[in-house]
Amino acid sequence: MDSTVRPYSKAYDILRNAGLRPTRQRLGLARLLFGDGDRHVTAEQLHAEAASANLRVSLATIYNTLNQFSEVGLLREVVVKPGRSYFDTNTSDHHHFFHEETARLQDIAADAIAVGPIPTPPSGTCVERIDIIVRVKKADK
Amino acid sequence: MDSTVRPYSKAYDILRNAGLRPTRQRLGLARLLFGDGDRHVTAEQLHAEAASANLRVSLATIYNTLNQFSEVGLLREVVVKPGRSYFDTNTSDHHHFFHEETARLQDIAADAIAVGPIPTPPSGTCVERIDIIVRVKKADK
DNA sequence: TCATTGTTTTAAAATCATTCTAAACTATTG
DNA sequence: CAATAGTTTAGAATGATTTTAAAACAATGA
Repeated sequence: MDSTVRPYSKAYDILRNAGLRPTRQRLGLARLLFGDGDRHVTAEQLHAEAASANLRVSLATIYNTLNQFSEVGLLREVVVKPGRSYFDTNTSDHHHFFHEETARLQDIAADAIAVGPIPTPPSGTCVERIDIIVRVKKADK
Repeated sequence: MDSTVRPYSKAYDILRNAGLRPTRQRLGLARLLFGDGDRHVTAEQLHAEAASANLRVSLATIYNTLNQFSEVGLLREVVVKPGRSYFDTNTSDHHHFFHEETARLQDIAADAIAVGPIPTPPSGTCVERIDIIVRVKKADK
């Protein structure tokens, strides 16, 4: 728990619990992703961040890792913009503000938006997830 | 109005009203898009459809046209899947079911989902649009 | 500890959707 | 009908992501 003493133990546990082998790359990325509050990252961002943390990881590994983390439920992929994927470290039920101009995402707590009953899904299907994206732009003064 | 007599008059009017020059390509695509009920198309789909309707249009023009139509409000771009853009001919306020396995979109009328008040947008911004995507998958029997 | 085995990482190439470029074409206006 | 401004196009370019095949590594058990 005390990250000054065992800096990778949290990351290590996260990977272990997810059934992922704790490699140097995954440990480092997990630490960046889950070390400090909720985050929204793109592959390129994380790659840059890894570089400045002196963590040598190829871009291919960044993509592999983000996808694996999403598969095991450690991340949630948020689709807001054609041609770019965002990954959210907050995997609990919640929604998003999306700033069109700055391409920045911001969480909205699940209970901050009341959603009534959803119409019956098409026959043979069941609801997997409900995504609400509130697209905001600079207020015109 | 009678499309058996003046097959392009509706498309022509749509383009005229939108301030777009009615070229052969735009007329043909408008007819495919707006000819018959609400539709959700990707660029590739529309390209294939144009081809089988004997409408010769390059893929670049498909993209240009879909983007122009969106800019003038004739189409609404729906972002549901990384790496692929969908365009919806229904531009009124409404939401979507998205079938993860088949990558198919389906409209949900705006009044079929009751949404409570949205939290105040971050300061300096105003809400541009609210997208609700209900992701469904095959029900596991 | 060490060898074996199955995973993971990687650089580089490949892919895919989309956009750009510059030249050829076409609708509109005078 | 000529001039011009807007459109279309093939093909090249881009950018994000995935694949490939080989080298590096982690886990396991002797």
